[in-house]
Amino acid sequence: MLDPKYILENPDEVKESARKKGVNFDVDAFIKLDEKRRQLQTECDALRAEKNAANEKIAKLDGDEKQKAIAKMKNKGDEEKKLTEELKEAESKWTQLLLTAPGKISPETPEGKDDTENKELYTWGDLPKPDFEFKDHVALGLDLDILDIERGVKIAGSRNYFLKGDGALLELAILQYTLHKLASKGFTAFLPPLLVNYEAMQGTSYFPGGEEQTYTIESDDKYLIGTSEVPVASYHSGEILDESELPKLYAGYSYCFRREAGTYGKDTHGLYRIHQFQKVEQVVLCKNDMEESAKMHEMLLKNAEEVLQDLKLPYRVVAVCSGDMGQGQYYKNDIETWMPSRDSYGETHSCSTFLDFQSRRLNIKYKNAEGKKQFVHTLNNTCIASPRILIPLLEMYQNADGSVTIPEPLRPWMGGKDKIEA
RNA sequence: GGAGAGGUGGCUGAGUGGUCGAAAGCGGCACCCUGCUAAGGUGUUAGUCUGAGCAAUCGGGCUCGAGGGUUCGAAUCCCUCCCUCUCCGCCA
Repeated sequence: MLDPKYILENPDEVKESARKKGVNFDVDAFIKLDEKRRQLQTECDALRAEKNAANEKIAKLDGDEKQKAIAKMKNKGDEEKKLTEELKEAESKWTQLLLTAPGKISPETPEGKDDTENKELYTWGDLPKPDFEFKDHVALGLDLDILDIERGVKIAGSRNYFLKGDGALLELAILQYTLHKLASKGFTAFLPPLLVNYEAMQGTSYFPGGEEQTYTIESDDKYLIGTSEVPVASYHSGEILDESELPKLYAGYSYCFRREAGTYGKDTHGLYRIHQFQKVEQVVLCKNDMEESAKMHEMLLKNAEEVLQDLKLPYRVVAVCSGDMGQGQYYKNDIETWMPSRDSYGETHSCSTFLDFQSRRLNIKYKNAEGKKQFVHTLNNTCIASPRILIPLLEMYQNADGSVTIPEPLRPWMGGKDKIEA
């Protein structure tokens, strides 16, 4: 969430952000609402001050005098109740509106409507030139008996699948490999709750707005996470950290659940867009400092790139344009990995800088040496997400005989096995 | 799921209708004193909203798990919910 003062003091900039992000946020309405809220607050405070003063006197009185004084205050209650209700209503409208305010946008962010206007920054690796006919990951998975989409759909509906045999082991190998890599770089591994409460969803700015994409457990008021960013970034919510503890480098490993509502007919083939996947996510809490944030962003991006480089998967890094960024994101890079069957790069990673947008909602502060309290900055980036990454992995590592070579770094996690064969 | 006990400031813990944002202790901070010193003294030590001021600062409101209610007045009484602990049941 934005600092409400920032909106009041920089209405034009907020309008500009809203326009660039394609977010519907009425700055003028917010300003009006804020005036109303403050006015009501002042009235309410005055009335309560009057009551408090009178009650202090009553406490010291006895007998008739006391009764008289009480009688005098009898009707104040209704007046207060009415004012309080008005104030609460104004405050709740104010908060609801504030939650929809768009975050700041970095100067490096290209302006654009949607993902077609993202800007390629650089590429890594050479695209394959196969001397045999490439199968796509679905065919490979079926032939090697490591993937079963048909039965996944039978059991769980569209966009569901089974990984089996070496397919199951391969996914775990990739995740394990990545998680250990991050641990060796000083990240703390987390196996977080997958089912969280509303506050965590709101704090990480998925709610309000993302309800349609989220599986809801109505009986218990819980939500299935779409990313471990939700519980991991919320881990310190409501806490005041010490500057010396920062930055916090966290690696969340979890299943992720997404309804993919409104995507009917889009990416229906294979493992690209599915309801359930596993992901190792990097989450950082750092000092409230632009340079530090930028440094962390770079680090998170490089960590993810390193995994792809280890796996020798060609990719490109794009600067995500304003219209394709989330409400709270200040700067965002996507990493897109080459997917032969799609004959294009496909999004596999997403690296975001939030500044204090999330930490305001989550109420995560830190105290510096002088005792000054500030909101932390938060960032996050995918480090690996599977089975989407199996698309390039299986396709790029296939051999003419239909087998798939297991990338070297993963072999220790596959019991030393170097090849998946039918 | 059943029965019971609880949720108070950074921590421990008092407080069952009035002067309580809250005793006391611990911890933290500041200053002072002192070479019997891992000691002593004094003071200070929540968050948030809002008003005045360039500012230091000063005033007001709200907050004792959350939300409602009763009352002139609620940490204290009533209702709902959440969470923690103990016992029983069930269970990976």
